[in-house]
Amino acid sequence: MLSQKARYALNAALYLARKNDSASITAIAADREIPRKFLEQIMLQMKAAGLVRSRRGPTGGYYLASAPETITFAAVLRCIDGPLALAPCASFTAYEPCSSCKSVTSCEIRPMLLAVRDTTVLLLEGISLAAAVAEPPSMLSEEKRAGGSA
Amino acid sequence: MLSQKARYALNAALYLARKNDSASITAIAADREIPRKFLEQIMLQMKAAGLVRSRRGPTGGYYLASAPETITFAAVLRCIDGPLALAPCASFTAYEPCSSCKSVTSCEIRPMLLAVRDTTVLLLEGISLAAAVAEPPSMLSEEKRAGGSA
DNA sequence: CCAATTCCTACCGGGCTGATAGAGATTATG
DNA sequence: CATAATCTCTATCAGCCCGGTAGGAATTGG
Repeated sequence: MLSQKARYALNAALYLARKNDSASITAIAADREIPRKFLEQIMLQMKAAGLVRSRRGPTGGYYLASAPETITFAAVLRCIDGPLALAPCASFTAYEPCSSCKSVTSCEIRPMLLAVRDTTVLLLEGISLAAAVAEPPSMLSEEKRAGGSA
Repeated sequence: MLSQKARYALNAALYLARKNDSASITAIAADREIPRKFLEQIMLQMKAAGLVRSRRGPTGGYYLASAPETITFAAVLRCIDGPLALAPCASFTAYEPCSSCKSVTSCEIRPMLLAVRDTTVLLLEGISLAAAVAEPPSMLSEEKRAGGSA
């Protein structure tokens, strides 16, 4: 499950992408309906990950560290929720063998975990803030959803 | 993240698929190194979902409710961890609108959630217990992993 | 100097996860 | 029938994580 925190982070990043300018935490929080003090921590995490930068003082605020086309959903999710894999033993960025798995290579479950990770990462690395902000928000998965108006 | 419980459930189901016969909780727990009393609850859940059946008394035990080719990873995971989607608003089986989302159709995040769900479900519905048990456990995702022996 | 902002650290309640416990129901076997 | 092996059910519990709050320190424009 996607954490609430991650959803907030995505919303904040998307807000910055839309605005294409620096914005204060207060402004972001108000617009995206995010608890202000909570958002502070989130922005700090995104800053630590190098996704956004900040300026202090009046007229200060946060802004994207690079073009919205270059910031992917995968990057945002990873810096908040950690690895995308369903289990550490299937993680690309933070591999760790299962505690209770006799041998990693003979595990009957791991191939599935790897497959899921691969497809998920492929997808998430392919979606940028810019892509999500541009266009009616349906193009991504609507292509094979024919005529479902409900 | 995949819960420990779900991993136990998969292991138990795979054990039954391998054995192709009924097995007691004690036997399953011993072989797959699962806490016995915990496994009891898991088997009950799988039974409630119709994946396995049981017989009581001595010589009793659990057995798959249908051929291992017809039981998918998706089914096992769903009956333990609930919906596969990353968020309720993207769930196929348990849809529920986001609490803090002005409008479901204008959400900039949901298309991603739907896409992830689609690919994940497609994959997980495609892996049966039989498939996971047959063959060296790599074929599923090794096809594009050329020569990586580490 | 003052006020607006980011930065940092600590804290906390509630729910979920991963168990453990024990009693009850069912059924082969001697 | 008695026994023992099994499944079935419900309660309980400790620890952790999630979502959120709090308060103050540092920075900087006006």
